[in-house]
Amino acid sequence: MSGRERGYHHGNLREALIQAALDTIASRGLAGLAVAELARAVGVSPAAPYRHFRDRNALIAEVSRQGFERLNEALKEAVASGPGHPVAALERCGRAYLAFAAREPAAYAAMVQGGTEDDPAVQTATDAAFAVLRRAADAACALAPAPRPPALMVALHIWSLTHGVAGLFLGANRRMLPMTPEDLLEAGLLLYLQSVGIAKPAQ
Amino acid sequence: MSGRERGYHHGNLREALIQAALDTIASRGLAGLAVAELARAVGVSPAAPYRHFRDRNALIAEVSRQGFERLNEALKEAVASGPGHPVAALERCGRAYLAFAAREPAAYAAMVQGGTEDDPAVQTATDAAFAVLRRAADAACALAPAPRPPALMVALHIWSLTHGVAGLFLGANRRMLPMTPEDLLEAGLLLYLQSVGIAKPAQ
DNA sequence: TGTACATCAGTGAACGCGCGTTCACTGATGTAC
DNA sequence: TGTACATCAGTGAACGCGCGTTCACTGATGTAC
Repeated sequence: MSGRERGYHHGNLREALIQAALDTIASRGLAGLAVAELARAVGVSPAAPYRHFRDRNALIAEVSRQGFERLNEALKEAVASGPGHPVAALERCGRAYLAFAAREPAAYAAMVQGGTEDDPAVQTATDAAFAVLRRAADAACALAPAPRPPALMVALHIWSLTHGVAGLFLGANRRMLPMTPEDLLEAGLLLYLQSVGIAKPAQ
Repeated sequence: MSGRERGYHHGNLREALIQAALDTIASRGLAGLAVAELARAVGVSPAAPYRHFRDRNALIAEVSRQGFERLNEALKEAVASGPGHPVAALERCGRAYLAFAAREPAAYAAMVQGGTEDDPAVQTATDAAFAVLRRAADAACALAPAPRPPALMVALHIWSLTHGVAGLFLGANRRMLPMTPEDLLEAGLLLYLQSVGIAKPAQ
């Protein structure tokens, strides 16, 4: 099954195509993604991919959806691992997001520039990933003195800041920075949370 | 010259191509930009554009560069217009950025997804636009009590937040929001600045 | 004022290319009896 | 356990297409004398 020369049936074509898509996007960019090339890379006729994806966009959408699912996992793990203080958890979420974008630039490109944001399955996966951050923001806001900031707004601010740092300072877009993107994000996060009355726990 | 049926020489081909590129990107997206199609749209042979641009990328780079120049202008005007308080100026910068992205989605797409960030002319224009924000941050930081936050860091945070809000909630990527992107950004900006010790002026 | 000439913006035809997608098909798989 | 059959993943050839880019060229413009 894996690696063996295959017969008429591939057995794993759908996932193999997605993996090939990630490889292609990583090396040639989203615009360089060609269904025919994926078929070639995987050793299958050019018509075969259409058994699994309606068209090129559907394939990109699935790459994006799976990316959001992995981001979701990474965020959950970031929340769960390490000390329980909500601010620390939010910090880890930010780092996890950056780490994901750095580790999986191809998936991230599909998620962010794929133009498949309207696909219902993609939307569901996006919402689920955001919900993790949202819950972490809930926990943090519960610590704030009255008047408590709306947790949704806090989550949106953090999501935006993180997304912005990733877009500006990661990958091909990288610009000159006096610090690492991770430190930039962390500093911004801490300052922001401080302003809504949520102090960082002593070390 | 303008609109008239032209003779052998177009007279304004370079700018006409860029305008056509903006139109195409606006309707079909960056990926749908084809040099041959621009030539057709402008009424010129397919080889003509290559008198003005080395290749397709060079054309996109120029679209992006001009976009950054217009963004630069918009930011300068935002700083100059209205009340002189630095925090108000920063707010106006944020709004001006969002307004630019909304008003010129095609240029913004080229600037942000064009893949031409490494072009020296684009870089220069980007730096110049950022410098406007940087100066506004300098002015705001001068108001902060010691220890003053590094103005560069503040500028980077604001740039990131603004970029993130634009990327997530403007254009095709638009997601559900309980408020306008402008208000989301303004709230985030004010909270952030508050935390570095810069209060909003009384109304 | 008139002419020669250099410049260079635009021509038009052609190149090689690979793409996305469809079609009627075939062969492997697994299930029902 | 063996056979018939439905299912459907993959075939391979073909479609129409438009692309980016190059080439040797031509005609308009403007400058020098």
